[in-house]
Amino acid sequence: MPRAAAAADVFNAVAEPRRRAILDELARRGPRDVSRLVRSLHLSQPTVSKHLGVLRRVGLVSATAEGRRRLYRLNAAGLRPMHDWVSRYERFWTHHLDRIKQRAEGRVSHPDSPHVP
Amino acid sequence: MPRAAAAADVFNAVAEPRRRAILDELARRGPRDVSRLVRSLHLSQPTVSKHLGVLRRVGLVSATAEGRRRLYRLNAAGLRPMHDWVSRYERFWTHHLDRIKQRAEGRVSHPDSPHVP
DNA sequence: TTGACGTATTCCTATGTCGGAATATGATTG
DNA sequence: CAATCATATTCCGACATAGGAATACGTCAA
Repeated sequence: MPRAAAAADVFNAVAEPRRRAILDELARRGPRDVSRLVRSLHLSQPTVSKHLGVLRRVGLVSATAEGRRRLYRLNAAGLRPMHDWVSRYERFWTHHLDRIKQRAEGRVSHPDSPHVP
Repeated sequence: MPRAAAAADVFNAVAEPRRRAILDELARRGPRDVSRLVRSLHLSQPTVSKHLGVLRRVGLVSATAEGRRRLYRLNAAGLRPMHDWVSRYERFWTHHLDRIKQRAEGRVSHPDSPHVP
């Protein structure tokens, strides 16, 4: 099987650095039309439009027609699943490293067993 | 240009759901050898080995030879850049939505200007 | 209406993917 | 040594990508 479509989910969409750059720009500057993004990110217009398309399909941005330009705005809530997932790992680097190590190393060899939170 | 290599960086590595599953398993159960992961994740052995290879190349896991098996352990610190990035968006869904909206909509049309944190 | 502008879409190509099957490598046991 | 176990690697095929160039589409202005 090939790799999942970039437009399949937020994790894949955000794996592309230029798409993160677009999100960063929208977060920092607020809603922006395409040509504005083209100028500030130094990318070609089709490239920007395509990336915006992907971001729109996964729900990370939304567009509203504004005359002949299209205003894109961030929908940051779409990042929540990713934030939730990665945050579960936060405890591994905050809180003393020693305790983590202990904890991880403490439970090395048991048979596969029902989940133990 | 084609899509970036999965082993290029943490974002790409983690875009694949089975790799997240492996990380989750290591986080939950502690260090594990390959065949253990094969059993608990219901994937083929080569598949698991390949995914572990990617995770190892981006520094998310490390392996230590243990007789003829190989013990893999989570290196969660590798997720920090991703956590840092996505956390910058947290404020958009915590804190009252209204204030966010205002703030974002307030700065709609200015010329491209030097970064304003 | 005509033309210019802003944006989206299509076609192309080089490339990277992921899984399965088969096989290679390496350690252990008899 | 031979057989076996645990893991890694290679080769394959089907497929999705990302960018560039060209072009289509929709809207505004003269």
